[in-house]
Parts: sequence; structure tokens; C-alpha cells
Amino acid sequence: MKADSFYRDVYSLVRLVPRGRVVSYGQVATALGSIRLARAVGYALHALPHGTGVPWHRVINSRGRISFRGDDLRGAVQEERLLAERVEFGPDSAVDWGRFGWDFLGAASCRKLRRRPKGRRPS
DNA sequence: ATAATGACTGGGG
DNA sequence: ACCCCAGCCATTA
Repeated sequence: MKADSFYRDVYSLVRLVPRGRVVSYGQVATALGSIRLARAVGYALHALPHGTGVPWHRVINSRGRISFRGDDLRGAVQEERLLAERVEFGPDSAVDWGRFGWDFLGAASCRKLRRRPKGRRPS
């Protein structure tokens, strides 16, 4: 990889997503400055090398579904990993944002304020 | 410098 | 819910 400043930011943010929670490309993009960066965020994750420890599988599309164009294999891997973290998929293969979604801004604020998004546990 | 390529999104049909 | 389309933008060729 070459110009990693953008990648680095994406990876840093994705690394913050806790186990059992998911975020959308758009959320990451917004945290980076603009929703318009969503597509670029996807590009960055696509370029993610192995063994980085970045929980890439916790990033899904705004519709709550795994977003792979054509590559079913990776999609299956992602779903496996999420299921392993107790993330549930509805009948339409979409996750419930209310239960598993994680809010970057809210989390950041809560962290600074030392508060927690109470009553927000899956299961 | 220009053109093509996505792990995207929101809006419309 | 599903499919399609026009914007978007960092990265590549």
C-alpha cells in the first residue's frame, strides 16, 4: 500500500468497534469527516492486509447486510465471524441496528464523559 | 493529467 | 422487500 494516511485512519476507527457490534461504512466515513467517504472506506478495507487484527468483519452496509459484490466466499467468512460474536441476522439477512449497531460519535462522547450507552446489550 | 474501479448511500420505482 | 440509478471520492492504471 502506498498513501496510507487515509487507510490508517479507517483502520484506527474500525479497531475501536467492540466485539459483538457492527457499524456501517457510512458511519466510519462520517467519523472520518463525511458520509461521502463511505465508498472509499470500503476501498480501504478491501486493501486491508491479513494479520492486522483490524475487525473488518464488523463493518457492514447501511442496510444492515453484508456487502460483497459477487465474492460470496468472503461474505461467508464475515458472516461466520459475526455469528461467532453472537451477532444475529434477521430473516432478511440483515442485522438489527438497534441491538447490534454501535455509534461512533456516541461511543466517543461516552468515553470522554465516562458514561455508557446503558441498556444496550445484545441478547 | 484523465479515466476507470469499487466491501457505499439515499432516493425512486 | 427488491432492483436500479446517479452522486461521491481515494486509489490505480
